[in-house]
Amino acid sequence: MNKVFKALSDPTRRRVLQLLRAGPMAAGELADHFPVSKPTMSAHFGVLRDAGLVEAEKNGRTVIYRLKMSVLEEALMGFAQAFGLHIELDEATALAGDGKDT
Amino acid sequence: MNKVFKALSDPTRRRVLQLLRAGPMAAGELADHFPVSKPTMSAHFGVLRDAGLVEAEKNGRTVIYRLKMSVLEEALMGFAQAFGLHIELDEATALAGDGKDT
DNA sequence: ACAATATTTAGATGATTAGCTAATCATCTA
DNA sequence: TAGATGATTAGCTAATCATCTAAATATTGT
Repeated sequence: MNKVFKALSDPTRRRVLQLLRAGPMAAGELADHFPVSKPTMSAHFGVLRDAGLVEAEKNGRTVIYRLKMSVLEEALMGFAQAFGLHIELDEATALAGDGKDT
Repeated sequence: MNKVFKALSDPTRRRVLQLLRAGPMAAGELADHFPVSKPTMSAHFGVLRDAGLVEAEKNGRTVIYRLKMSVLEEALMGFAQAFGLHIELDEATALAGDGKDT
């Protein structure tokens, strides 16, 4: 869980996760949303991968990143519960619900 | 909100917040729970203060730290909502509810 | 006033991090 | 087989971070 919080501590990475909420996206397309170099973004992807927050799937010469919502949810839940907060998935608002993230 | 996530990215600081959940505590007593020097802990307190997650009140020669639950809650809520997650305070489990945290 | 106690500040150090450019690897297509 | 494309790795720098010891500040009690 520490890796998840470390990963979430950078605003660029948090925004990557948000972009992935709408659905899987290629590394390059993802990188185009940020004002930093592609190698820098690749490093960010590595941190997110290492934390288990995203999954990479190679598709030809592109790499598709997909949000692993369940990992984010569980980390957040574990932490929130320790403070008497309760987290639940709001099905109405949930996008990217193709079930492939577990 | 970035400062909050930065503050939460360190396990020592997360545990400080958890300890404070049971109620306000002096800096020294708090520090006794960790295997690092007091100046190091003082720096951690500074980060938490800067993020607005705790409040310091000087009482004689001790400094009492208090968790500002509402700040933690709002940061977590703001983030969770962006992912279709819903956070709410679980009144049953809520400790430290002396209302002095806002 | 002095000594003890509680905490923070100052200053240094080693580790990690985010960023860059240049180079490499893998894949596709002409 | 070349060239082009998408992404990562290598190697570097500058900045931030967690930690330490020693010193300073503030407060209390004798």
